[in-house]
Amino acid sequence: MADFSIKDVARLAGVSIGTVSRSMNTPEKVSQKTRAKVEDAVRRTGYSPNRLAQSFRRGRTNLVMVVLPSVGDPFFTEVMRGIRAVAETSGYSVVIEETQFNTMTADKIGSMLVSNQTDGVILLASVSPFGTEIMASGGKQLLPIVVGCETVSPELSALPSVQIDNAAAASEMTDYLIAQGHRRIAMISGQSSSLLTKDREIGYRQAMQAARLRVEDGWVIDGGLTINGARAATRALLSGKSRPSAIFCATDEMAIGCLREVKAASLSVPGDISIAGFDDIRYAEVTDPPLTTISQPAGEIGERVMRRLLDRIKDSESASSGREFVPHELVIRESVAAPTN
Amino acid sequence: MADFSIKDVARLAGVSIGTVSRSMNTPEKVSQKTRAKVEDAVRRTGYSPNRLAQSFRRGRTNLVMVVLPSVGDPFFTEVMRGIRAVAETSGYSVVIEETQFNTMTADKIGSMLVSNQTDGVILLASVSPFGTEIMASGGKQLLPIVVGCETVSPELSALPSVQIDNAAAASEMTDYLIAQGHRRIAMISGQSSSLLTKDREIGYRQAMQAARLRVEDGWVIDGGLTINGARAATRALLSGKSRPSAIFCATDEMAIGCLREVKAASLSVPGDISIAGFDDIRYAEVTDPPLTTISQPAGEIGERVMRRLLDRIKDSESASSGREFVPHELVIRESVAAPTN
DNA sequence: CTGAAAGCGCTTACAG
DNA sequence: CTGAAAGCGCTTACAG
Repeated sequence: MADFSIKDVARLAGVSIGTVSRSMNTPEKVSQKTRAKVEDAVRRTGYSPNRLAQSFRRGRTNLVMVVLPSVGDPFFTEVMRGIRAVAETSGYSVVIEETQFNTMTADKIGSMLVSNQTDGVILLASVSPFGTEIMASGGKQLLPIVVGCETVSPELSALPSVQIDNAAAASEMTDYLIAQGHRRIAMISGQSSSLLTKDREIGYRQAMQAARLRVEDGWVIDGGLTINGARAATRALLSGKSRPSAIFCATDEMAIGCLREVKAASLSVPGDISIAGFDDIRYAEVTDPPLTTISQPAGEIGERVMRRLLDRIKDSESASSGREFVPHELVIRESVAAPTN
Repeated sequence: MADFSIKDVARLAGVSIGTVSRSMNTPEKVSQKTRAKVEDAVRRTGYSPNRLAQSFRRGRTNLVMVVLPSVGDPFFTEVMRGIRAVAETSGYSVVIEETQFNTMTADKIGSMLVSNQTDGVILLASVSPFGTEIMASGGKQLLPIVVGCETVSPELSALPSVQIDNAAAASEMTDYLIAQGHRRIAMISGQSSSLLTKDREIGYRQAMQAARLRVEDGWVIDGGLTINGARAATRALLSGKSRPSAIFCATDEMAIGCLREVKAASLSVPGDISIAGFDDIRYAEVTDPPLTTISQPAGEIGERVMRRLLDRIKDSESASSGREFVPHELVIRESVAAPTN
């Protein structure tokens, strides 16, 4: 109860505040008898230490912040599960911060870290004007920041990160589409500011080029990472002079919108048009038809990213930096088939 | 930069730490000239105040915590947007805490609040063994807690809350199903521990009773609030001796699973079986067929809930308590039609 | 094992 | 307008 401080407990127990503190934090250093008195006083007051004071005094919070683009993105369910799993075994609490509707985030993250509100941060979003600010304030870039899933601007590439090889995965999907017989393959990507989808786009282009397939004008189109953006992009693709036989969406979220829009145009999937996604969110297997996509080991990414953050927090000098790749998997379901024309 | 404290800045600027503090917090109380010196020193050091110390000293954090079941739940996207919108105009930051994979949450919420890590909490989940603990530590239940969306156990019903009338909405949907000609209506609900779906279940039962329709054994079935749980529930419903002509799912998430499973059984929707959802998440309009569901004004709930929390924080005595209802809406799409037999 | 005391980094009356 | 000082609630060497 906020109404009692360590002083009250000390008075009630008839000991010094130092002893109360020791009773709670290092009970083995306190005699059985004294501890009993303190415990009794704690119980009677309902005392719980002011964590702000504790953290302030100790110089650490045992709190880790994860920054993600938006609550409501199904992809993060599993990543968070992984993060929590290892956080819990290490006595850390995790708190989440959204980026999407929130312009000042870069600042805020920087200052939270730097001003000790948090012991470390996990970046599951590539906060845009981040590099300069954070790095400037960090100096030697030893700030305990680890990047998960996301690709990050060049200045930040020294940060430890855990991710799949997005470009390779996108190439693999494109190759698969090609192997099914597709030659006219379009891609719905993210905004040009999205480094994540940029990597996937690169993979797609590489595979197309390797197969000597042409990427026509307008075939790489921005779906804004949203369902509605993808629907608009799909309409554009379908009404273009040269219609693709397959559409590779850089995220399942967009694939869901694309799928809807293709059907709305009275085209069948995969009969008339094949659609592929990316991420394997839980909705991907319940679309109609179920989505062929790339699966990321989300839980594992979460675990690894948290472990590396812990390493950084404990010993930033010796902690490994640089990217760590984790395997992806091509999940073949029913939204891709051979082209009919 | 964590390496500099207010002392360093003071020394560099040739003023006292008090003046540095005033320069940053109440610049109007500092002379133009002094302020310039301080600002310069701040710039040169990259100083940013230790927020932990600030909050500790001030006795408040300007931080609000929202507790939700899982960050991957699409329903919360809009609620968060609303919360943020008002938080930002009031100088509050918001931080999110997940409940789902996290047993100790009730404790943690209690202690975060009570131990001053947070100025208030918004509960978007009904944390299970919450009542006793929080209330016990709160005494007069004036803790700045506001409940959003969720229904809450009786002990907590004095807490301010903002929500739709779940029972009424569920009745309305059931009435709509009945009006379409359905007589055999089943419901996929949540676990019995879920008060939220319990309310929806109540609404369903009331409407059935009012229409003198029978709820057969096994027709109210637990879908666990997940896609897979709903699929299993759907299989049970389809294989039961007495198959319903319509299935009302207590959440869209479950409706999506149900829809998939009905189709997997080679039944058509709404031709053979009608399906209704609840929540109107963004995926509800892109299922095939698009889902008839109940829409909640999620953004508005977020705004209102944050406003009421602010009231509580500022003046807990005079702040209103009790439930505030917000209108829902029946969204008719294509997953419900008249029964064919 | 325990107490007295210093000090973490700030803010804010209080004098001047 | 500015400085000196008290104090927020803890933790943790340091003596004893």
